[in-house]
Amino acid sequence: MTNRPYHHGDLPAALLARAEKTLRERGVSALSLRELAREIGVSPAAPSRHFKSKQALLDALALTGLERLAEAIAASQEGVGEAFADRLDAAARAYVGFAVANAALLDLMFSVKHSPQASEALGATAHQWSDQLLELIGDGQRRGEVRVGPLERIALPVFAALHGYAALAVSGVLPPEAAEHGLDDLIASVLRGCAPQ
Amino acid sequence: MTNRPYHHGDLPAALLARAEKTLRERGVSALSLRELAREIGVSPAAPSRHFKSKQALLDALALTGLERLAEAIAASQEGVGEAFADRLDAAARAYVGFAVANAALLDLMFSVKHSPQASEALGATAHQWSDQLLELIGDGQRRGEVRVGPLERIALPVFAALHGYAALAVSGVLPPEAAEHGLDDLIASVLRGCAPQ
DNA sequence: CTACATTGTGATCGGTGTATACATTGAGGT
DNA sequence: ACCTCAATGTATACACCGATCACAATGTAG
Repeated sequence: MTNRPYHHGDLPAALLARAEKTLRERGVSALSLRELAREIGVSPAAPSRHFKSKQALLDALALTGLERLAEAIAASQEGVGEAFADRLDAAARAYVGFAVANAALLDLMFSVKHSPQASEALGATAHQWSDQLLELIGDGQRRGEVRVGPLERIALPVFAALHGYAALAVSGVLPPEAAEHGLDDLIASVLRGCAPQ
Repeated sequence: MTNRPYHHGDLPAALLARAEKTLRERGVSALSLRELAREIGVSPAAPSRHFKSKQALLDALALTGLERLAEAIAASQEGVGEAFADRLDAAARAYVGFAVANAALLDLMFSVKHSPQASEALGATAHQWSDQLLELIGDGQRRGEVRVGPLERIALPVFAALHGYAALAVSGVLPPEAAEHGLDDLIASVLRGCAPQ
């Protein structure tokens, strides 16, 4: 009947791709393993071969999201000046941009419900990109454009402000067109917050 | 058989109370209308008389959460000095304290999935407490302890920092004991961000 | 070519949200 | 006091979901 071979070829990738699509279009609550299998044209039990539970799929999705976020932040630093303000500006826009473009995914990434060993992998990937921010701030310190002090203690407020702003934008609390304008104010405020003296 | 009368008396309140209990203990994903009804000792369809859908119950839950948050912020201002730094400090601790004490509920409050008319009521209640922050900052401006400028544009970075810090604490990204220590740094940073000059 | 691990199938189980028709109750108007 | 009638709770049913199991088809290594 079907011309599809018995084996799909790369079912895990197909599942992740389709899952992210419906995640983006209809939110996490509309994500169903059975529906995914249906759309891909595979039996309802097939996904369980690759993701032992629905939560495992969500964890994998969050992981890819973290990886892409890290890439986006890294890419934002290409071709930008060395001044701390410029680099922070670029990173902030990349972060918030990713957040509004992947709202539901961001929720997933910072969700509380990861299994213990999943959070381990997630934590590792999270470090992979939070380290970028730490390095950015460390550079700023060496250039004398950021106040001296323990790196983490200076970075935490910066990270909180970015994350909070992204969360507000994502949850629709601030109107989407105000997001861009408000970001200028946020960055300026953060810069004042970690300026020397 | 049962000594419980046919009518419960105040089923909506019982549902909300029980829902918040399991929300706190086992998270939003473990919240089931049928289980709630079972625990209260009522038929599976009974909740639908008071909450037309599960989402409606969640919205109501989020609403009570916002109200309590507003109360907590207001209470934090009692018996605190008039200096802007002191008042912001108190409000920030109240906010973050509420967040870590009601993690799952906070997720619900700022979730993206509210029905259009529900977001209306939620937005109204949200204003009820964000106005407190605006007033706090406005007072600071009048006292010359906060930079001049449009109120919302100064408040947004403050709000973003608080919200982001609460979100980080809630999602377990920063270790719970570091939450208190880090809060000092956050408040100091925010104060520098909106200081005059 | 043959064992064997991998991957997909089909059926089944308990659980869930929602809708509908029906039963019980209490409150307001006469 | 009675009688309506809206409000509230019940019983049942439906479709869907996640998870698990035995089994079938397929690729692969020896």
